[in-house]
Amino acid sequence: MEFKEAKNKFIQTWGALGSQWGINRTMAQIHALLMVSNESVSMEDIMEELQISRGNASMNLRALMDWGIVYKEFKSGERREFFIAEKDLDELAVKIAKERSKREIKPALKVLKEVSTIDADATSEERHFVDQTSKLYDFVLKADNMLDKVTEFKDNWIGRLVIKIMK
Amino acid sequence: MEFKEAKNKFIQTWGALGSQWGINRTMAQIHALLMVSNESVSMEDIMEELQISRGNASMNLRALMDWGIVYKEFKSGERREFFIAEKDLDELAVKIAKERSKREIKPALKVLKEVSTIDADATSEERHFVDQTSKLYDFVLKADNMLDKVTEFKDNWIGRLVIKIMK
DNA sequence: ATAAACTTTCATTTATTATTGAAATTTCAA
DNA sequence: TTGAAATTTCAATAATAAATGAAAGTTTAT
Repeated sequence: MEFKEAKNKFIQTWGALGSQWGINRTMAQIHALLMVSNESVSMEDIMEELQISRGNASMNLRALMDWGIVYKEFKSGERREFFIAEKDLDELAVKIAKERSKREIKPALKVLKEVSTIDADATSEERHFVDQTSKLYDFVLKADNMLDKVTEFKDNWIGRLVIKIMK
Repeated sequence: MEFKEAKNKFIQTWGALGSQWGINRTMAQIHALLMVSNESVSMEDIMEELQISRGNASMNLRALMDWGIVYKEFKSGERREFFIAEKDLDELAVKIAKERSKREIKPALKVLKEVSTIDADATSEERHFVDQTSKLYDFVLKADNMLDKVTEFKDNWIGRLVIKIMK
């Protein structure tokens, strides 16, 4: 496979993967493009390479910057802006995890707590509801805490040990 | 909050969470409904409670069964089918992880391997591409292996210890 | 074998989400 | 300041994904 073909295939695949996980295709494609780019890329070049409109590029770059995984870079003597992706993968994972936790999991937890603490009258239907949603709350909370801990986890000796054991 | 309100709120929230993670809203809602239901539920009741069509119910129940997280239950003397959700949350997590790995991550890994093994000529652009996609391959592979290991991990004493340490 | 009860399928419709592009806004060099 | 270059915004449009519902297919009791 030739370079250009490989690059395109990577961008398409990363875009598809993103859209299966609730990140819009174009946003993931822009991220993919920046990830494998040697140097920072102008909006014009992104539009050209992905064949998308100016507005689309602008909005998705803004979203990527809001996620904290793409940065602006200013070049002296250049008026326009250039963009560059966070390339450290551990850092990337931490930022995505934190952001999704904040935006999606934390609000869901809030609701889970609310609904699991209604005072159930004696019907087994209601008792089951409270029981099941409570378990779900605990479970999601635990999973979310694991995400929160990823940073320290990876710098942590016992964490490394376990990763080793886990192959 | 009253039971009926709480139940509805839970179903809506679970549905929204699903759709943010690439699972269609109705599928997640049906799953939510079954999760908190005491006993198995007929298609008719699902249609009624979620206000959806027969075809929609049928298709999404099929999908949930394909994921292995909802089962049919036959009641003696009853002609129609009843449905019940996997309620053990560890089991649920494992099944979802396995399924998403198989459907989405494994195929992406295959592509990552392909594109990271082109023979890059000497341009730094191409070397960077190969370097970055290789790192991504290793990273995704490691993350995917962790998912594969969730099952044994939770039965494993040192795993439990670490979970405890991680709060 | 028949037919009623129930489920599945899939072409069509509807709803949702993403994209465009031109106007408005911002930035900055002269 | 000014105004050209660059970026952002957002109403309109297009693309995608999901839902409907009626016809076709199954199952089972008699």
